[in-house]
Amino acid sequence: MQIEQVTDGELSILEVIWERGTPTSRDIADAIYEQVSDSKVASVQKLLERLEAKGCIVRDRSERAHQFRALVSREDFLQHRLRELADRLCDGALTPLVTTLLRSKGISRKNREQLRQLIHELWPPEK
Amino acid sequence: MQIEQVTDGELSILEVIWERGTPTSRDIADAIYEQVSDSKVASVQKLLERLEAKGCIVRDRSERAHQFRALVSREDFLQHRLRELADRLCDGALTPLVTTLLRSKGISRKNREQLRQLIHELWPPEK
DNA sequence: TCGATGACAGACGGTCTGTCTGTCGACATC
DNA sequence: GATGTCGACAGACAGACCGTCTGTCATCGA
Repeated sequence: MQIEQVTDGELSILEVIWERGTPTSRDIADAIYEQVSDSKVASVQKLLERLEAKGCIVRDRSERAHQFRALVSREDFLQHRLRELADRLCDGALTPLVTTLLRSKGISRKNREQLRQLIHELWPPEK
Repeated sequence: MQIEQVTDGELSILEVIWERGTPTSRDIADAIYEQVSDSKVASVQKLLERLEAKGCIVRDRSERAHQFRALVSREDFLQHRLRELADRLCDGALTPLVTTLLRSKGISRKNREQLRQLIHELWPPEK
């Protein structure tokens, strides 16, 4: 599985699959393009082909119009990208990412409480 | 400033600048390549040129061998990359990134305490 | 004067990426 | 059976990107 080298265009495809579950190539083209032409559909198929080669999706060929399914979840993908960042910029340490995020604006009060709660669950205070 | 489109090779250059402060092109080449040839130095200069065009660094031309300085800190860079991830995968929300990171293995007990402490400082419990 | 050094311009080869064209087979309709 | 539609698939393509490499020029010290 080569999650690393998923292209921006390929990622758009993946997102549609994550949303729809098991779309066909036409479903995906409909979701992505304003006006769907033959060549647009072919583009989508090419991208699907490459995503399949990278092991990120599989296709069900039992129907004439193949159905596609993700082998990588959005969470997997996010996690992988985060680890990549950590490896490249922080010697593999995840903590700097967390602290950078926590220091950012853009975490609402409600989210803060959720995070506090999450930490409490994950790391129960060891008396 | 076009932090977005900083290349892997360019990033290597940036990292040396972050480490050294105000290196010359030769310093950078020495740091990156095992054996430094003329063309390697030229490569470094090309990358520096592009980094400058992107507004990520500036050069001090007062000496014959120019000195380079970063306009973007490692933290800025990390933050930007994280926000990019959030925008692309989470509708701009940062919280999912945090929770994903917290759930990952690879945060030591010591780091946990530091994070707990950091949260305590950033978001003092509102009584 | 000579050699070393560094900046700079320009070109290159390889790769990647989305697009597009054309062909084929399966299927339904007339 | 002829026709038309649909989808999969192969192949080619242009444009961009990226690191590399070459060559030229100015500067400076020996």
